[in-house]
Amino acid sequence: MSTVGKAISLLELFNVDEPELGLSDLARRSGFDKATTRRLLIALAGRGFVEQDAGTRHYRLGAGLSRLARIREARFPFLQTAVPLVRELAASTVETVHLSEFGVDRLVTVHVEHPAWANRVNVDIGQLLPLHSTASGIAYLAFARDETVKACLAGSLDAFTAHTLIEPVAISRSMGEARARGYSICDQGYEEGVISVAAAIRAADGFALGTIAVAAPKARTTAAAIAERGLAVMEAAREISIRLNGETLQTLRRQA
Amino acid sequence: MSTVGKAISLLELFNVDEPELGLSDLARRSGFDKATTRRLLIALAGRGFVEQDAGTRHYRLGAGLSRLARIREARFPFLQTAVPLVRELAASTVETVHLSEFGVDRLVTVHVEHPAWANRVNVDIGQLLPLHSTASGIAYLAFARDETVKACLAGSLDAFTAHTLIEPVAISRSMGEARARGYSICDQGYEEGVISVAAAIRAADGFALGTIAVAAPKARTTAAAIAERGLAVMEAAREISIRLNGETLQTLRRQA
DNA sequence: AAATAACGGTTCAAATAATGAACCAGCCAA
DNA sequence: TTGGCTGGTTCATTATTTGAACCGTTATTT
Repeated sequence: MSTVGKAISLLELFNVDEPELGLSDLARRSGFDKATTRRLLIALAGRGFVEQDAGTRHYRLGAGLSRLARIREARFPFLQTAVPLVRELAASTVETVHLSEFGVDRLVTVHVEHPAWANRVNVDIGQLLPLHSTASGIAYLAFARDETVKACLAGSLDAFTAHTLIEPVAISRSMGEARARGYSICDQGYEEGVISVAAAIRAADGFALGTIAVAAPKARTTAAAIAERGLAVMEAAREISIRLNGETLQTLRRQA
Repeated sequence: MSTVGKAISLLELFNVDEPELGLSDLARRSGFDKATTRRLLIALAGRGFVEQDAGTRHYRLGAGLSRLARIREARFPFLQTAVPLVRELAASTVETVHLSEFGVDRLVTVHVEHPAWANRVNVDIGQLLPLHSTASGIAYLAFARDETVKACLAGSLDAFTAHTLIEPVAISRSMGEARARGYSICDQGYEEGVISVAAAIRAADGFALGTIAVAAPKARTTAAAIAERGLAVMEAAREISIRLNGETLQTLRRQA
């Protein structure tokens, strides 16, 4: 692994539940030597990618990341554009709505709206979603580049529940249905008792760049609710796509 | 320079005006060999810190940065907390209001609200502000740790205009006034014709973690307006500090 | 249309930076 | 005191990074 990759994998040890970690902890979890870990942290701290708490001496993600993320957002105003529509959808469905963006080989959760229910589906910001076993993933694959689809189906596909589809053929069929229907449905493919619908948000070239999804406990979800939500999520994704790409709707007509 | 530092300095070549750069361009600007530049980019792309445009083959900042930045925000809800107050202040002053966070040895602009005026002070998101020659910087130093102040005054201090204070003694005096007054004033210290006021946003330990500032063309700014804005910016900073730290106001009473 | 220049990308011996076992010193609980 | 934990440091060994020269393509320029 490259040194840069090691440094980044240190950053990836932080998450919303454990936003601050000590040196020994980081070394243990990363598998790197303590000296190595520390030198990497110093390099990262020198550029503001991590900060060290003056009191506890623990490390946390730094302001330099926010800076770069905001520069990216200025070019790709994905969040800014999508969040209002995520809110709307959350208000009308009264279920968890989450927004994700593609990164490397997964979807990254970039925004979530939770309903007031005690029994709800919980998704964290920053959470990574696999492509083959979530509604978002299938919706993404339905409009992804061929090479992305191939890379996904070529890898080993984890079965998260008894319902997870892991045969490439079955997943391809699911993608095809999602493409035809305009939205994907995932019935307990990632977690038992959770049913989700999702639609792809598409760039100007017609390929997916992210997704919007509604996730709910299966116990209180009827088939009619799924169909209704599917249309709503599709409409939201379409609206976000249009706002992102100006009015160049015709380029969105591309079929993979 | 460490390999990690090199990789990060590649990321830092991107800004809001040039959010996409080609390989040769990146190599030229960074001073690294083209092969080195490319290997670093591949390592960064592998973790989603940069993305390559499929068409132009140019690189841009990636979604992985947004992911980590959002994890940080979940712990340190600085933006979320401060932006509404920045908007309020922008509405009432009808001048440029910018919010910054400390990083390494500078202030990082994380949010800006511009007024509708054609003649206004323009600040970009991601822009870096020096500590000694801006209202934000002085406000920050006034409530910074001693070692930060020392490190700042020890370095070589650029004179950006004829008005820039570059003697440590003069800067210290300016800091003292800001501390006593509750806000700093910077009269054309960074750019000719621009006058700013700023106040420090403080963490639970009483030390500054960022600033909020109002910047305006000097031509239309009266002394009375400065005094009024100073009080407003101070009040906004105080409100943000309180919201960030719960109601632990007493800890904010610390005097450096 | 030919020539040129600039582009992104690749190779491999040589140079340089990363590595980690062993080492502090400080803190806390038994 | 002991023992075990913490964050942090050192330096000979080792493995990674480096860059001149290379390729094939894609605009420009003549």
